[in-house]
Amino acid sequence: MTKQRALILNIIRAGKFHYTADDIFVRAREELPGISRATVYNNLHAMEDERLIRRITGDGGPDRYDSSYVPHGHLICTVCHGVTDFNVPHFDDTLSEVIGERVESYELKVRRVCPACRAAQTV
Amino acid sequence: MTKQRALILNIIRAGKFHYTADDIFVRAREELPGISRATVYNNLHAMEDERLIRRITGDGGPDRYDSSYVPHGHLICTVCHGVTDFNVPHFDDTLSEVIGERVESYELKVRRVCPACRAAQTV
DNA sequence: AAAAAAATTAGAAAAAATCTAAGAAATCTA
DNA sequence: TAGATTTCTTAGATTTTTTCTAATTTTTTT
Repeated sequence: MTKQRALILNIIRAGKFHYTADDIFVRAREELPGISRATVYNNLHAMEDERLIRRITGDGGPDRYDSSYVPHGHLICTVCHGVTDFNVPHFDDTLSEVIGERVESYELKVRRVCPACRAAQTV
Repeated sequence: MTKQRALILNIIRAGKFHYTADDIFVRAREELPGISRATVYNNLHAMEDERLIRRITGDGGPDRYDSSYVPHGHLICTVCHGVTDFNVPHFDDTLSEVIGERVESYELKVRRVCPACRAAQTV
Protein backbone atom coordinates (compact mmCIF):
# COMPACT_ATOMS: atom_id res chain seq x y z
CA MET A 1 0.00 0.00 0.00
CA THR A 2 2.07 2.90 -1.32
CA LYS A 3 1.10 6.49 -0.70
CA GLN A 4 -0.03 6.71 -4.32
CA ARG A 5 -2.36 3.75 -3.89
CA ALA A 6 -3.65 5.05 -0.57
CA LEU A 7 -4.41 8.40 -2.16
CA ILE A 8 -6.25 6.83 -5.08
CA LEU A 9 -8.31 4.68 -2.76
CA ASN A 10 -9.08 7.71 -0.61
CA ILE A 11 -10.29 9.69 -3.58
CA ILE A 12 -12.57 6.86 -4.65
CA ARG A 13 -13.91 6.38 -1.14
CA ALA A 14 -14.34 10.04 -0.29
CA GLY A 15 -16.06 10.98 -3.53
CA LYS A 16 -19.78 11.10 -3.76
CA PHE A 17 -19.63 10.13 -7.42
CA HIS A 18 -18.06 7.35 -9.40
CA TYR A 19 -14.95 8.82 -10.91
CA THR A 20 -13.25 7.99 -14.16
CA ALA A 21 -9.54 7.18 -14.19
CA ASP A 22 -8.89 10.67 -15.48
CA ASP A 23 -11.00 12.29 -12.74
CA ILE A 24 -8.92 10.38 -10.21
CA PHE A 25 -5.68 11.35 -11.93
CA VAL A 26 -6.60 15.04 -11.87
CA ARG A 27 -7.58 14.90 -8.20
CA ALA A 28 -4.56 12.85 -7.21
CA ARG A 29 -2.25 15.34 -8.89
CA GLU A 30 -3.54 18.09 -6.62
CA GLU A 31 -2.09 16.22 -3.66
CA LEU A 32 0.81 14.44 -5.32
CA PRO A 33 1.83 16.61 -8.27
CA GLY A 34 4.32 14.10 -9.63
CA ILE A 35 1.88 11.21 -9.92
CA SER A 36 1.65 9.54 -13.29
CA ARG A 37 -1.38 8.46 -15.24
CA ALA A 38 0.10 4.98 -15.50
CA THR A 39 0.27 4.75 -11.71
CA VAL A 40 -3.41 5.55 -11.50
CA TYR A 41 -4.26 2.85 -14.03
CA ASN A 42 -1.87 0.34 -12.48
CA ASN A 43 -3.32 0.81 -9.04
CA LEU A 44 -6.92 0.80 -10.22
CA HIS A 45 -6.33 -2.53 -11.91
CA ALA A 46 -4.45 -3.93 -8.94
CA MET A 47 -7.18 -2.91 -6.51
CA GLU A 48 -9.81 -4.30 -8.84
CA ASP A 49 -8.04 -7.66 -8.77
CA GLU A 50 -7.85 -7.46 -4.97
CA ARG A 51 -11.60 -6.73 -4.88
CA LEU A 52 -11.05 -3.47 -3.07
CA ILE A 53 -12.91 -1.57 -5.76
CA ARG A 54 -15.11 -2.40 -8.72
CA ARG A 55 -14.83 -1.20 -12.27
CA ILE A 56 -18.02 -0.04 -13.96
CA THR A 57 -17.95 -0.12 -17.72
CA GLY A 58 -20.20 2.68 -18.84
CA ASP A 59 -22.32 3.36 -21.86
CA GLY A 60 -20.00 5.08 -24.29
CA GLY A 61 -18.09 7.05 -21.66
CA PRO A 62 -14.89 5.90 -20.00
CA ASP A 63 -14.87 3.30 -17.24
CA ARG A 64 -15.62 4.44 -13.71
CA TYR A 65 -14.66 3.07 -10.32
CA ASP A 66 -16.83 2.16 -7.37
CA SER A 67 -15.59 2.10 -3.79
CA SER A 68 -17.60 -1.04 -3.08
CA TYR A 69 -17.00 -4.36 -4.75
CA VAL A 70 -20.25 -5.75 -3.31
CA PRO A 71 -22.61 -6.24 -6.25
CA HIS A 72 -25.35 -3.71 -6.66
CA GLY A 73 -27.16 -2.04 -9.51
CA HIS A 74 -25.92 0.97 -11.43
CA LEU A 75 -28.14 3.58 -12.98
CA ILE A 76 -26.35 5.04 -15.99
CA CYS A 77 -27.47 8.26 -17.60
CA THR A 78 -27.59 7.99 -21.37
CA VAL A 79 -26.98 11.74 -21.65
CA CYS A 80 -24.20 12.63 -19.17
CA HIS A 81 -22.94 9.05 -18.50
CA GLY A 82 -23.13 9.71 -14.76
CA VAL A 83 -23.46 6.61 -12.58
CA THR A 84 -25.65 6.24 -9.50
CA ASP A 85 -25.85 3.23 -7.22
CA PHE A 86 -29.06 1.50 -6.43
CA ASN A 87 -29.86 -1.51 -4.40
CA VAL A 88 -32.48 -4.16 -4.80
CA PRO A 89 -32.52 -6.02 -1.52
CA HIS A 90 -31.78 -9.72 -1.91
CA PHE A 91 -31.49 -9.31 -5.65
CA ASP A 92 -29.06 -12.21 -5.88
CA ASP A 93 -31.54 -14.45 -4.12
CA THR A 94 -34.23 -13.35 -6.56
CA LEU A 95 -31.91 -14.12 -9.45
CA SER A 96 -31.06 -17.52 -8.00
CA GLU A 97 -34.74 -18.37 -7.90
CA VAL A 98 -35.33 -17.19 -11.46
CA ILE A 99 -32.45 -19.09 -13.01
CA GLY A 100 -32.57 -22.02 -10.62
CA GLU A 101 -28.85 -21.89 -9.91
CA ARG A 102 -26.66 -20.44 -7.20
CA VAL A 103 -25.53 -16.92 -8.17
CA GLU A 104 -21.94 -15.92 -7.44
CA SER A 105 -22.23 -12.30 -8.42
CA TYR A 106 -24.06 -10.12 -10.86
CA GLU A 107 -23.75 -6.87 -12.72
CA LEU A 108 -26.84 -4.85 -13.46
CA LYS A 109 -26.69 -1.69 -15.52
CA VAL A 110 -29.85 0.26 -16.07
CA ARG A 111 -29.81 2.97 -18.68
CA ARG A 112 -32.10 5.93 -18.38
CA VAL A 113 -31.94 9.72 -18.47
CA CYS A 114 -31.05 11.01 -15.01
CA PRO A 115 -33.36 13.56 -13.35
CA ALA A 116 -30.92 16.44 -13.91
CA CYS A 117 -30.53 15.73 -17.62
CA ARG A 118 -34.26 15.19 -18.02
CA ALA A 119 -34.91 18.57 -16.44
CA ALA A 120 -32.34 20.17 -18.75
CA GLN A 121 -33.99 18.59 -21.78
CA THR A 122 -37.49 19.80 -21.02
CA VAL A 123 -36.37 23.40 -20.44
CA MET B 1 -31.26 1.26 -46.24
CA THR B 2 -28.13 1.58 -48.33
CA LYS B 3 -26.16 -1.42 -49.49
CA GLN B 4 -23.53 -0.61 -46.87
CA ARG B 5 -26.10 -0.65 -44.09
CA ALA B 6 -27.73 -3.83 -45.41
CA LEU B 7 -24.34 -5.53 -45.46
CA ILE B 8 -23.52 -4.46 -41.91
CA LEU B 9 -26.87 -5.68 -40.66
CA ASN B 10 -26.40 -8.97 -42.49
CA ILE B 11 -23.02 -9.51 -40.90
CA ILE B 12 -24.45 -8.88 -37.45
CA ARG B 13 -27.43 -11.15 -38.05
CA ALA B 14 -25.54 -13.95 -39.74
CA GLY B 15 -22.78 -14.11 -37.15
CA LYS B 16 -22.94 -16.59 -34.35
CA PHE B 17 -20.98 -14.24 -32.10
CA HIS B 18 -21.26 -10.66 -30.99
CA TYR B 19 -18.91 -8.69 -33.20
CA THR B 20 -16.98 -5.53 -32.46
CA ALA B 21 -17.15 -2.57 -34.85
CA ASP B 22 -13.75 -3.55 -36.16
CA ASP B 23 -14.79 -7.18 -36.71
CA ILE B 24 -17.69 -5.88 -38.73
CA PHE B 25 -15.48 -3.47 -40.67
CA VAL B 26 -13.06 -6.24 -41.61
CA ARG B 27 -15.85 -8.55 -42.72
CA ALA B 28 -17.68 -5.81 -44.60
CA ARG B 29 -14.53 -4.92 -46.51
CA GLU B 30 -14.36 -8.46 -47.90
CA GLU B 31 -17.61 -7.80 -49.73
CA LEU B 32 -17.36 -4.05 -50.26
CA PRO B 33 -13.64 -3.23 -50.36
CA GLY B 34 -14.15 0.52 -50.44
CA ILE B 35 -16.22 0.71 -47.27
CA SER B 36 -15.04 3.16 -44.65
CA ARG B 37 -14.71 2.70 -40.93
CA ALA B 38 -16.79 5.83 -40.45
CA THR B 39 -19.62 4.25 -42.42
CA VAL B 40 -19.57 1.22 -40.16
CA TYR B 41 -19.73 3.41 -37.04
CA ASN B 42 -22.35 5.72 -38.55
CA ASN B 43 -24.58 2.82 -39.45
CA LEU B 44 -24.11 0.99 -36.17
CA HIS B 45 -25.16 4.12 -34.31
CA ALA B 46 -28.05 4.79 -36.65
CA MET B 47 -29.34 1.24 -36.33
CA GLU B 48 -28.90 1.36 -32.59
CA ASP B 49 -31.06 4.50 -32.51
CA GLU B 50 -33.61 2.73 -34.72
CA ARG B 51 -33.54 -0.20 -32.32
CA LEU B 52 -32.54 -2.62 -35.02
CA ILE B 53 -29.48 -3.72 -33.07
CA ARG B 54 -28.12 -3.36 -29.55
CA ARG B 55 -24.76 -2.20 -28.40
CA ILE B 56 -23.17 -4.22 -25.61
CA THR B 57 -20.55 -2.38 -23.64
CA GLY B 58 -18.01 -4.99 -22.68
CA ASP B 59 -15.72 -5.45 -19.74
CA GLY B 60 -12.71 -3.53 -20.88
CA GLY B 61 -12.82 -4.55 -24.52
CA PRO B 62 -14.46 -2.61 -27.33
CA ASP B 63 -18.21 -2.45 -27.68
CA ARG B 64 -19.99 -5.29 -29.41
CA TYR B 65 -23.22 -5.46 -31.30
CA ASP B 66 -26.14 -7.80 -30.83
CA SER B 67 -28.63 -8.58 -33.59
CA SER B 68 -31.48 -8.33 -31.11
CA TYR B 69 -32.49 -5.04 -29.58
CA VAL B 70 -34.63 -6.75 -26.95
CA PRO B 71 -32.74 -6.66 -23.65
CA HIS B 72 -31.91 -9.98 -22.07
CA GLY B 73 -29.63 -11.31 -19.41
CA HIS B 74 -26.39 -13.17 -19.85
CA LEU B 75 -25.38 -16.04 -17.64
CA ILE B 76 -21.62 -16.23 -17.50
CA CYS B 77 -19.83 -19.30 -16.19
CA THR B 78 -16.97 -18.42 -13.85
CA VAL B 79 -15.21 -21.66 -14.79
CA CYS B 80 -15.51 -22.04 -18.59
CA HIS B 81 -16.56 -18.42 -19.37
CA GLY B 82 -19.38 -19.69 -21.56
CA VAL B 83 -22.26 -17.26 -22.09
CA THR B 84 -25.91 -18.23 -22.13
CA ASP B 85 -28.82 -15.91 -22.83
CA PHE B 86 -31.69 -15.78 -20.45
CA ASN B 87 -34.87 -13.82 -20.30
CA VAL B 88 -36.79 -12.38 -17.39
CA PRO B 89 -40.20 -11.40 -18.76
CA HIS B 90 -41.09 -7.73 -18.15
CA PHE B 91 -37.88 -7.22 -16.25
CA ASP B 92 -37.66 -3.61 -17.46
CA ASP B 93 -41.12 -2.89 -16.09
CA THR B 94 -40.06 -4.36 -12.76
CA LEU B 95 -36.96 -2.19 -12.79
CA SER B 96 -38.98 0.92 -13.63
CA GLU B 97 -41.12 0.28 -10.59
CA VAL B 98 -38.14 -0.24 -8.32
CA ILE B 99 -36.25 2.88 -9.35
CA GLY B 100 -39.27 5.05 -10.07
CA GLU B 101 -37.94 6.25 -13.43
CA ARG B 102 -38.54 5.25 -17.01
CA VAL B 103 -35.99 2.61 -18.01
CA GLU B 104 -34.50 2.84 -21.49
CA SER B 105 -32.70 -0.44 -21.35
CA TYR B 106 -30.72 -2.63 -19.05
CA GLU B 107 -27.85 -5.03 -19.10
CA LEU B 108 -27.68 -7.90 -16.67
CA LYS B 109 -24.74 -10.22 -16.32
CA VAL B 110 -24.96 -13.05 -13.83
CA ARG B 111 -21.89 -14.98 -12.87
CA ARG B 112 -22.26 -18.54 -11.67
CA VAL B 113 -20.89 -21.99 -12.38
CA CYS B 114 -22.79 -23.55 -15.27
CA PRO B 115 -24.41 -26.98 -14.77
CA ALA B 116 -21.80 -28.74 -16.91
CA CYS B 117 -18.88 -27.29 -14.95
CA ARG B 118 -20.61 -27.95 -11.67
CA ALA B 119 -21.07 -31.58 -12.65
CA ALA B 120 -17.42 -31.80 -13.67
CA GLN B 121 -16.34 -30.32 -10.33
CA THR B 122 -18.25 -32.83 -8.25
CA VAL B 123 -16.83 -35.77 -10.20
C1' DA C 1 -32.50 17.96 -65.41
C1' DA C 2 -31.30 20.76 -61.67
C1' DA C 3 -31.34 21.45 -56.86
C1' DA C 4 -31.38 19.75 -52.32
C1' DA C 5 -30.65 16.31 -48.98
C1' DA C 6 -28.47 12.31 -47.27
C1' DA C 7 -24.84 8.99 -47.13
C1' DT C 8 -20.15 7.70 -47.91
C1' DT C 9 -15.27 8.22 -48.05
C1' DA C 10 -10.31 8.99 -46.44
C1' DG C 11 -7.88 10.33 -43.20
C1' DA C 12 -7.03 13.43 -39.32
C1' DA C 13 -8.02 14.00 -34.59
C1' DA C 14 -9.55 12.93 -30.09
C1' DA C 15 -10.26 9.95 -26.26
C1' DA C 16 -9.02 6.18 -23.39
C1' DA C 17 -6.00 2.80 -22.01
C1' DT C 18 -1.70 0.30 -22.17
C1' DC C 19 3.13 -0.39 -22.69
C1' DT C 20 8.13 0.45 -22.07
C1' DA C 21 12.36 1.46 -20.14
C1' DA C 22 14.64 3.83 -16.66
C1' DG C 23 14.88 5.18 -12.12
C1' DA C 24 13.24 5.25 -7.14
C1' DA C 25 11.57 3.08 -3.08
C1' DA C 26 10.86 -0.73 -0.31
C1' DT C 27 12.07 -5.26 1.26
C1' DC C 28 15.01 -9.03 2.02
C1' DT C 29 19.25 -11.35 3.24
C1' DA C 30 23.36 -12.36 5.26
C1' DT D 1 23.80 -2.08 7.71
C1' DA D 2 25.37 -3.00 2.79
C1' DG D 3 24.25 -5.05 -1.12
C1' DA D 4 20.95 -7.54 -3.83
C1' DT D 5 16.37 -8.28 -5.22
C1' DT D 6 11.86 -7.08 -5.97
C1' DT D 7 8.23 -3.95 -6.53
C1' DC D 8 6.43 0.47 -7.70
C1' DT D 9 6.46 4.78 -10.09
C1' DT D 10 7.41 7.90 -13.73
C1' DA D 11 7.35 10.16 -18.42
C1' DG D 12 6.05 9.76 -22.46
C1' DA D 13 5.39 7.01 -26.56
C1' DT D 14 2.22 3.75 -28.48
C1' DT D 15 -1.93 1.31 -29.26
C1' DT D 16 -6.71 0.89 -29.47
C1' DT D 17 -11.20 2.57 -30.16
C1' DT D 18 -14.16 6.08 -31.60
C1' DT D 19 -15.43 10.48 -33.48
C1' DC D 20 -14.94 14.35 -36.50
C1' DT D 21 -14.28 16.90 -40.86
C1' DA D 22 -14.60 18.20 -45.36
C1' DA D 23 -14.87 16.65 -49.96
C1' DT D 24 -17.30 13.59 -52.91
C1' DT D 25 -20.90 10.44 -54.36
C1' DT D 26 -25.52 8.82 -54.29
C1' DT D 27 -30.27 9.39 -53.72
C1' DT D 28 -34.40 11.99 -53.57
C1' DT D 29 -37.19 15.80 -54.61
C1' DT D 30 -38.95 19.44 -57.42
